[in-house]
Amino acid sequence: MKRIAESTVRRLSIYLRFLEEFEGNGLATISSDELARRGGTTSAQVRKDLSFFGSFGKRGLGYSVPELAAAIREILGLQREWRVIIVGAGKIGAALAQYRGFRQRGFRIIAAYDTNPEKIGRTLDGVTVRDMARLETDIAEEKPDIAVIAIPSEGAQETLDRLVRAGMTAVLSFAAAQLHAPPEVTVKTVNMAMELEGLTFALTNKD
Amino acid sequence: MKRIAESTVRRLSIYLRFLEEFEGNGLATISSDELARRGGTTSAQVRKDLSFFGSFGKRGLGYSVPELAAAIREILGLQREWRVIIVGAGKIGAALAQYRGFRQRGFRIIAAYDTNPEKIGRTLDGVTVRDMARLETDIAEEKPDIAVIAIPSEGAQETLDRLVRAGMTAVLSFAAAQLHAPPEVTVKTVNMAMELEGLTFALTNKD
DNA sequence: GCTAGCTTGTGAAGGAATTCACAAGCCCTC
DNA sequence: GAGGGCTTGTGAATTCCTTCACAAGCTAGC
Repeated sequence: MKRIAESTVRRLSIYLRFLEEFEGNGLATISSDELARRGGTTSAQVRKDLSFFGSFGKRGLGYSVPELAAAIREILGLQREWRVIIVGAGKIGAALAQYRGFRQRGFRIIAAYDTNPEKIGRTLDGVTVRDMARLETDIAEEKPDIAVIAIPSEGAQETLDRLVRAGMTAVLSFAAAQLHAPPEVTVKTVNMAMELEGLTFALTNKD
Repeated sequence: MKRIAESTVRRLSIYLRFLEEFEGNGLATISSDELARRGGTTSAQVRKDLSFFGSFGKRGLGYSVPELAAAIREILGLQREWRVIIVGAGKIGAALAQYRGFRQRGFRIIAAYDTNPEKIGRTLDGVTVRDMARLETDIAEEKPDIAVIAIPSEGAQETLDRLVRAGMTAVLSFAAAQLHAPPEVTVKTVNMAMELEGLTFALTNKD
């Protein structure tokens, strides 16, 4: 398959959200134009995005909502359950553990990890906090698919290295640090500071 | 000024983080090459990014760390304090209120808002939770610069509309929803679900 | 003050993503 | 079953972003 742009994947994610909403409303079909309006893009973009993966619509009619939703779920790999571990049981870790969207979309949080003895053994919304020392053995045994880094930026790279050595290949980080990993490991970073600075830049450079 | 790509602004943010680290270490100068290595990009990219705003280096030598840091802070508008309000005092709002990077970088959280009577009047790490009903009058009076939306996606668009009507022009949203606002309002969205789906896509489509 | 050795700043080239524009195809009505 | 009205799927054109490549310019050493 041809290389798919990250922006395309992000938009598929957006389309899927609307499709699920429409599914709930019992809507049967939708046009690329309507999908574009909701998603803040253009109809050509919607059609192009989908065209990388196949041909899902009917000319003159549009897309069947349930069919397209199923197709995108398939593309994004959401038809199966994904096992997630959270490293760091601080405020962000706790917010993630209770995040509904997580479970609703097939992500199952199997454990959280922390070094703080006061936190170890407690539960965050049903997720047990384990000793960070067990990280490697647990990973070997339980084979989680995705690790979420929710610790301060200072320790983030070191933690990522541990996760990679233990065999993890997909990591979502909330640390405000640029992380480095081998190419076979996919790392996504949610960097709040960066987003905020995007805002201050916009505020400062208004025409 | 010529239009600046969002990717350029994001990278400036990254460069600044390293420069501040180097500043702490007392390092005097740095080359575009070193900055690129740390930031996961190329030296040509670094120089191009900076070139949109002026000429900050010395040929043969590199960039003065404190000077370049100051220049980027200026570009990003970080030399002043920014007043932030948080809408939603749930787990995410609480995590934000205590987030250190926030305050360290000149963002001052002046208030949080919620509709839940049990939360109103309490404080999150020194930030008072106010009644959501006061939102408009408070904004008119206190003129915050940035609003952070930290509520579930269902109410997010409605909340954004209220913020826009009340005069806010910069919004950071953590709701997993595509938000629409007039063009003079800058909205950034941190969408965890989208990032996760980027990971599952990568995991599913390994060569 | 001249040369060797770096590193910047930047046009030009190249590559990637988006938008255009239209033929192909489907549905519905008469 | 033929025609009108829509909407998809997709090459081509365009726009946007990144990388290349090199002249210009600075420093340090002799």
